Amino acid sequence: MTKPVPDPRHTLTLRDVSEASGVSEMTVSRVLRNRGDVSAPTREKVLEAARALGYVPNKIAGALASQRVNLVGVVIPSLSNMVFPEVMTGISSVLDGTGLQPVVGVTNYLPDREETVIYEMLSWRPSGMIIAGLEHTDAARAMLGRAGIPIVEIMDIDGTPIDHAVGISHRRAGRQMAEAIVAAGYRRIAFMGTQMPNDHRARKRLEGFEAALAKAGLTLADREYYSGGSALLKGREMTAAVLARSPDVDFLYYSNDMIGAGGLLWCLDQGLDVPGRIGLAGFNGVELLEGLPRRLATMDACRLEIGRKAAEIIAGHRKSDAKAGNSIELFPTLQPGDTIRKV
Amino acid sequence: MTKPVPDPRHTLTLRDVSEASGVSEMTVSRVLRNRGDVSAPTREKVLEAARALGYVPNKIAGALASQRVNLVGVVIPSLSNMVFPEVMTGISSVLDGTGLQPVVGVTNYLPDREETVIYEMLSWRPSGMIIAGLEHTDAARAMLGRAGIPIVEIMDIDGTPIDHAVGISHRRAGRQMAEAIVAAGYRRIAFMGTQMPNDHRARKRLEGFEAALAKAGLTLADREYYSGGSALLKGREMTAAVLARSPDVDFLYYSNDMIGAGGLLWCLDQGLDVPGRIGLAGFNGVELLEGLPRRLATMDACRLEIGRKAAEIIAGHRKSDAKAGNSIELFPTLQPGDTIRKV
DNA sequence: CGGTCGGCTGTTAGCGCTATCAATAGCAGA
DNA sequence: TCTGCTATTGATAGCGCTAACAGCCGACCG
Repeated sequence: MTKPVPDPRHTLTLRDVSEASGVSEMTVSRVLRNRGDVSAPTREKVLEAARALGYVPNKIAGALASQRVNLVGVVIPSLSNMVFPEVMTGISSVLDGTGLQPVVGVTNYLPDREETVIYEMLSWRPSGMIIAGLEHTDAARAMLGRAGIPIVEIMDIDGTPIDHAVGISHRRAGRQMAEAIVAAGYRRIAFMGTQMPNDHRARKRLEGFEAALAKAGLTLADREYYSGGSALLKGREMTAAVLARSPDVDFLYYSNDMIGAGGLLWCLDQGLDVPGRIGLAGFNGVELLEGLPRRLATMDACRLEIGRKAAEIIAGHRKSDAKAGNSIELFPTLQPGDTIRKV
Repeated sequence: MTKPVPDPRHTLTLRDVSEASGVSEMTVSRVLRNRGDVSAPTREKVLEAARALGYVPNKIAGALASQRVNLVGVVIPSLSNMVFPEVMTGISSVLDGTGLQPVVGVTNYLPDREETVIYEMLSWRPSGMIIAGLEHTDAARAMLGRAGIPIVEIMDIDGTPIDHAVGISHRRAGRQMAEAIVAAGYRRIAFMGTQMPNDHRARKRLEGFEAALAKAGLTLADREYYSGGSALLKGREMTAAVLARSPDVDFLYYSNDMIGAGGLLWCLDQGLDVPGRIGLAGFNGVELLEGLPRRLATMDACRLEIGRKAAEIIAGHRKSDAKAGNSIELFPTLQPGDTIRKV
């Protein structure tokens, strides 16, 4: 019944399947999308023909005709640190059942690049957008606001969302860590972090951290920034530099776990008494820490949950477009590990 | 000149811009795509109208009309280990200048899932596909072969590519490592790796490794597999288990650097003489290793270069469709680090 | 001064699919 | 037997954009 592909260079269309199975294109379309009533024998005929030909539907045409695109744009600054892959896992786990598919764009922490990525994504008319952070160019905000689709800004809630936001308060996270450190009796505290003007979440954590120190009558004893390279190695180097410059520092606060782990390994190498002589803390709660000789104090960033909740907002948007509760705040827990003195 | 958006709920089309600027849709299209001759004043008028309205072109319609899609599908098994993000970096760095955009799909090492992801991607009619590995379901191979676009299978070249392949020989990599280990005088060698039947590259490395051992008259003294969890921690646990069970083992070969790093940290914790009493080696050459107390022996997998070369094949396909040299083999270098005895 | 060319703009006809409605057949009930 | 219904299938008209070609106009040539 099924004749061989006539022209192997020609990409197949519904018409080819329709001719091969002897029904109209419309019926083939219905079978392939599993929509509308089609009799069992017809369905079988069509499916067999499609399989035999190796037909792959053209979603471009389908999306244009139906004005429906099952794509969700996800815009994140980086894939190389361990944090965003886990957010992606959360997103995928929710989207998997819904027929929606995530499409990732990476911005490298560059606002202009982010604007471009957003523009590109919107031009595919996705069903929703998930974007890391609350800070965007004016043009990006405008585009997103006008897109007519659900927008979820994730990771951070210290600011005004365009539509929805899911995240934690990094200012509060910084504050909490500072309070715990001060409560444990540390007084000469140094900070180490990335030199990234556009990592607003790290910035806000530090702001909260310093604010809490100020409330306790303290200021940072020293600070050091890095950019690029192996975070673990940079953590070692920065720690060595800070302790050489400020030998009386008794606590090291890192803007992320990776450099914190490097610092911890260095301190242990040096035989420093951790957490007696010196304490350390990072941020993110990355899985990696579990394998270290000592567990670094940290705060989990609720990454999985953020991804999940964001995806739920997008997926649930079809039913209810009620704009209730635009910001969802999650609360990270402080994990003291073994690198802060017990009070 | 520019009247306010008439219906804020209505998504803008070329017609809106065309009406707002008083020229035909075609001219607007030409301006926005920067194609064909348009007079400077007209161009200005159009651009201003588009900007004022906040128009975002509909690529779905554009792609359908022009039969051109500037997307490249990238299908990889995972984002959570450090290896694929670097491949992505290589791909992006080449694609960035070409107007092509990568779209990532993750398969979690599941063949059926991979088939689905490929099907979904092909249904968007991308300009090319980059896929990790040479092992796919029959259906997946058939779809890819018929798609009429350049297909590049990456990471591995031990097998027959559908179209192009860029990668290293994992069998050879395993063999080389085994030879180096044997040459350094180690004799009782244990292996630790992931329990993943579908990680064919890890499997091939081990095959090559065991083949080389056999040639030297040796067999693996012990082996241990894990799945899930923190790789660093698992490395520690497995190492402890293996050395408890087989105390006379003098070398530990890990299927990836992460568990190798865990094993190394554990050995150092125990005060074992590395590399005198016991040697260790991993695979991948991840950046993380640089921050460890001792550099783990490893082999870089040429990840950046693989991504780059794969992207070049896709990007270059427009000009020449000459199918010369379908497989590109890269050659990883063995980095002995500090965990193999110097001969 | 007619002809021609190049720069610029518009018109027409789809791309491959789906929404919508029309058509047909089969069949129960009046 | 005829009506009215349901189940199934087909015909038609776009979705928003671009390729291809057509048209217009002023400049420039012989």
